[in-house]
Formats: sequence, C-alpha cells, structure tokens
Amino acid sequence: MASTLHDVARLAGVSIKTVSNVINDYPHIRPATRAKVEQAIGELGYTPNLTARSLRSGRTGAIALAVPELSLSYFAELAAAVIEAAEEAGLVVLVEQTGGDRDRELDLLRSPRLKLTDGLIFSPLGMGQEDVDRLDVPYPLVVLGERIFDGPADHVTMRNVDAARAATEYLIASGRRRIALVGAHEGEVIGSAGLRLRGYREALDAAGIPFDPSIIGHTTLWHRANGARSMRELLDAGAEFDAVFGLNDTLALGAMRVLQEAGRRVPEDVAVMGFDDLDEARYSIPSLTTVDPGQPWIARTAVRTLIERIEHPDDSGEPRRLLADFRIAERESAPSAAAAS
Amino acid sequence: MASTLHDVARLAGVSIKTVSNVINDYPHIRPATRAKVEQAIGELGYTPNLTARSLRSGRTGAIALAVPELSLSYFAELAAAVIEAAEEAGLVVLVEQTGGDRDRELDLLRSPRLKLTDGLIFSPLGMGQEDVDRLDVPYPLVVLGERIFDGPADHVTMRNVDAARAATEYLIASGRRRIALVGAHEGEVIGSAGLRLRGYREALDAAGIPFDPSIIGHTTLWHRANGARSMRELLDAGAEFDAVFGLNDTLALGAMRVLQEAGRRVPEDVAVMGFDDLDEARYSIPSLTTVDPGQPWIARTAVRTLIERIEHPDDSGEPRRLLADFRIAERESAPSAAAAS
DNA sequence: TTGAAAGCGCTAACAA
DNA sequence: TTGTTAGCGCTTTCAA
Repeated sequence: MASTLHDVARLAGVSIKTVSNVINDYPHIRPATRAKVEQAIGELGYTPNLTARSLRSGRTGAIALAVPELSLSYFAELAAAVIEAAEEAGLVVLVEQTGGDRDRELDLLRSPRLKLTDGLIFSPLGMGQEDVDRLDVPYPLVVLGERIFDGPADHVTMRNVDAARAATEYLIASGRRRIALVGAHEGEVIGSAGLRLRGYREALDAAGIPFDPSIIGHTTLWHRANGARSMRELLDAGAEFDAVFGLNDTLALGAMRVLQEAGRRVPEDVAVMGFDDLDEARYSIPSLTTVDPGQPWIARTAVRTLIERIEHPDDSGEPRRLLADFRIAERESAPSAAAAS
Repeated sequence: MASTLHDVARLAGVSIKTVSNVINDYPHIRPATRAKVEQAIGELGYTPNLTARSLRSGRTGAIALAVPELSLSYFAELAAAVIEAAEEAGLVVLVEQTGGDRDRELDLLRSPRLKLTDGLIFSPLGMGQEDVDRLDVPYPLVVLGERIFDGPADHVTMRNVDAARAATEYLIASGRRRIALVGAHEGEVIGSAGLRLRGYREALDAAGIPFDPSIIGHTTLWHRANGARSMRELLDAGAEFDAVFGLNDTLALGAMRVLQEAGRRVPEDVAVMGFDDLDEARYSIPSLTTVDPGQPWIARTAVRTLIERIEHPDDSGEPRRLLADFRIAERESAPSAAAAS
C-alpha cells in the first residue's frame, strides 16, 4: 500500500502539518526538521495522493480537451500542441473525442467526467450558433473553431474569411481565373466552410470575377476521400477550371490525387491551394501551397486563457475573442505570381 | 457553488445514505423515496463530485496513455483507438507525450501525476531492454511496442519479424530481387527497426538473395523527411534497386516522393512497400501497399488488459504477452504477383 | 428500507 | 517553528 502523510510523520517523529509544510515548500522550517522529513519521504518512497489534494483544494491539475477525432491530422496536431503547452504549465490533459456529433458534444458539456478537470478546451463541430447558450457552463471553458461566435465563453479562433480571401487573391494574382472550390457546405453561413467560402467570394468580387456555382464542390466531412470524390464529380460534370481551393489540406490532397489520375498537371494545368498547413502538406507530390492559420499560437493561447480563467474564476470580465494571424505557405502546387513570372 | 449530497438530502428530507443509494442504483429503495430524491437532484442540478468519490473508492475512472508524439500519425491513430475503447468501458484518457526521450519516459513512470489515473498504457521509444526493471511499477501497466520484451508488465505488440518477412516475401514473389530498405537503425537488434530488418533478411535468405548493405538506408526518427533524405542518399550513391521497403509508412511515402522526383516510376521501375497501414497510405499517389499490423486490435486489447489488471490488482499471474495478427494491404505502389502477371 | 457516523489523504486556520 | 483539528464530498459498515 502507498504510504501517507501520517506514515511519513510517524517515521520522522513530527506532525503531519510539518510534513505537509516540507512538501509544499513552506519557507519557515528548521533545516534539521526538513532533513528528517525528507529522509523519511525517501525511505518510504512517499508521493502525495493527488486525489486527496484535489478534493481539498478544489483543483485537479488536469484540463480536458474535446475534439471531433484524433485521427484527423488537424486535431492530432492541435492536441499535440495543447498537451505541450499544458505540460509547460504543469497541467495534464484529458482528451475526449466527440466524433463531431452534436448530441455527444452537448452531453460532454454537462458530463460529470469533467469534474476530474479544472476546465475545458472545446472544439465543437456538430453544434452551431443555435446552441450558443449551452456554452454557459459552471466551469472554465475556452471554445475553439468557427461553429459558434459571441458566446458566453472565451473564444480562440483564426481569421477564416481574411485567410480564405488572401488564398484566393494569391491564386488570382498568379493568373488563375477559374478557381474551383472543394468542401463547401450547403447553406452554411458560419462554420469553417461558410466563412472560407465567404472569403473566396469576396476575393472574386474584388477582382471582378463572377461566382460560378458549377465549380463549387460540396462535401460533408472534410476527409481525403471526400475531396477526391468531389473532384471526380467536378471532372465528370465537365467543369473547367485552372485552380482548386480545397477548404482544408486533406480535401486539397484528395482532390490533387484525382486531378493527377485524370492526367491534369499540377500546377501547370491546375493550381491547388489548401488550408491548415498540416505536416503532410510539405511532403505531398507536388508539395501543397496552403494557408498556415497559426495553430500553435491558437493552442498556446487557449491553454493560457483557460489557466487565467481557472486562477481567477470570479473575474467576470467580458468573454475574450482572440484571433490568430495567418500566412500563405507557398509551395509547389501553386507558385506565386513572382515565381510564375 | 455546486450542490452536494447533503443539499440533495436536505431538500428531499432524507439522509445522505439514501441519496447515495439512489445514485448508485442500490436496488432496495421505496419508489416514493426514490422519486423524492430524483426530484431533488433534478431541482439542484446535482452531479456527484468525482474527486471525492475517487478518494473514497481509490479509483479515478481515468487511465493514462503515454506516446512519443501525437503529431506522428501512427500514435494519433493509436490514441484515437485507445480513447474510443476506453470510452466504451466508461473510462476517460489522459494523454502524455514523452517525445520518445528516455529520460522523460523514465520520469513519467514514477510521476505523481499518474496518481490521477488507475493505470497506464505506455508506448516507450527511448527506453530499451536495459531499462526493463523500471517497468516494475506499483500500478497497473500495459506496455506497447518493441523496445522492451519479457518485462514485469503485460505487453501487447505486433509480429514485427513475421510481418516484415511477409512483406519482403510479397515483393520477391512479385518478381523483385533488389529490395532497398529505408529506416534501419545501426546496430539495433530489438526495436521496430531491428526486428523488421531481421524479417527482411530472413526473407532474402529464404529466397537465396544475398543481403546487400549498400541498399540499406539508415535514419534516426521515422519521419517523412528522413525517408526522403535516405532515398536521396541511395540515389546519389548510384544504388540500384527495383523495390523499396520503408520500415514504416511515413518513411515509404517520403521515399516514394523522392523516387518520383527523380523520374522513377512507381511501381513500374520501383515497387514501394510500407508498414503501418496509416489512413494516408490509401490516398498517396500511387496508393501505398503496406503491412496492416492490427493496430485497432492492439488498442482494444491494451485497454481490456489494463482494465482486468485494475479490477484484479492482486491477481499476480505471469505477465501476459499478446500479439496482433497482421496482413498485407495490397495497393498500387506494389502490385502482387497475381496482379503483375 | 433508511439513518448515523467513520474515514479516504490532504490542506489550512488556529493554537501553542 | 510546529502541532491539533476540522473539514473537502463521498462510500460504506453497522444499527435501527
């Protein structure tokens, strides 16, 4: 059986308070006493029981991270960054998968399992603006993503509209006029799909290029397979285009594969642009030009913001809105105007 | 402030024992009493404090999973599968990243943070056979991977030698004789690299093909970039080969990219075989023939085994050794003998 | 069928 | 500088 404060106290011949003081680096302890206690701790191999400490202090030292699926590279990379940032702050991370399912997301928000943590970083996918009130929860919460805005919780996200607009402008500047899009969601206004589509349209409008629904590919989940399927449909329909904007990298990579199978050269015949800057984007053939939406910053900021809320629970200022910077990561699948000339 | 058992008891006009009975589905409760209690629970929005329950019961309902890095697809997919299996058993998963660093791995094994969990699923990368004694820990532990064998803890792993041998035999059967290998680790005997290299050599020996060190590429970390670099070195050295066996999929994908840049056709000039069957293997161009080492089974089995150890801590039988089945996932980068003929 | 009370291991207010 | 003690919220024996 693991030893307790009492065991250590008995062995060292002091009270448990003294042992507790030593463990918690309380300053005013006589060196001899400290030595005795440390000796006893070493002998017994004592480690504090964190569960008991949690019960007493009301803090667990753990935070929860809820994402749709870890097998989606974007969320795996997000989780990696969040865990790293949390570890630097001495926190441990409990990872939950929701499958991007609205009901599971709503359940999670009121799950007693969260009692094991001090707060939650939540990346919803199934919930939408209509569920905004469900984010009013009795624990520290930081929301990521583009499903819900102006909610009662802190929100860390990226400049979807601006970044998609910049990506489209980049393609236009490099001489493309017929820019197909893969990954649109029918009728969506906010959400990553809706916002990025808006940025795309803004860029077209600004350049005086008419919006053509016949080169917009709709998909549900942003998997590679769906990017491939969507591109196949566009090709089968005889659509003509000289560029493709995949609303994320996996869609773009799936689309690029189908283009090449169909004998289109990338980027000569069709330029391909992604969004996310996944690790994979560097190693596809050709490598993928994409939007780097600042994910490491998002992860660090989410953790930092959550910690502030945990440490100042009563500090009921306005919910914070935090936006990451983005940049275009130029690679082979879509050379810039400068490179093209 | 969150409500407690006492609040519920007071509101319902019963004792806390009765409330506790209701919550824990104790059978002998008068329906009227149960109704009163449930009413009170609903009114107060009571949820049990899991920390207190943990302190009392000695179980937290959480397990820890330690992997080198979530941004490596193999471990992201492993984590996804472990979390899913744990969730089915009502457990939550705390994910730690060790960076594959031996010291961090050793620290983790004695970290007090593990006190927050009931047991650990551990995938070491930096530790080796010489550290086998460090796996003798005072909590339930299941070890994954190929770094340490015959240790004091349960071990779930794959048939590395057999699977690598089968992969090599597959290439030989399809008519390849000069099979380069990417990802070898100098002097390693066990570990994924050592074992898979052994399988490769066994297949060559059985077919009477001499082992040629000049077509063996050495790398440290099994990243895409290293697969690419290693292949570039082989090409620069003027090595001749008609197939490449990447010791994992990311190495194989990196190598495949370099081959294509160098104008080699895959699979016509060079067949490419991977190992892991990552999701990406389906979507590369060409799609990657690879070994499916049974990862979902490994994840489920690890969770199941850990739960058994948690539930029967004193059941000190021999440590278990559990091996997943494998199969060759045939795709375009290396057609089978049947397909080739 | 329900209640009273002890105690899981720890922290911290108060006392000495 | 160190000791005593009262809980944190829950489960669980024992009694009623």
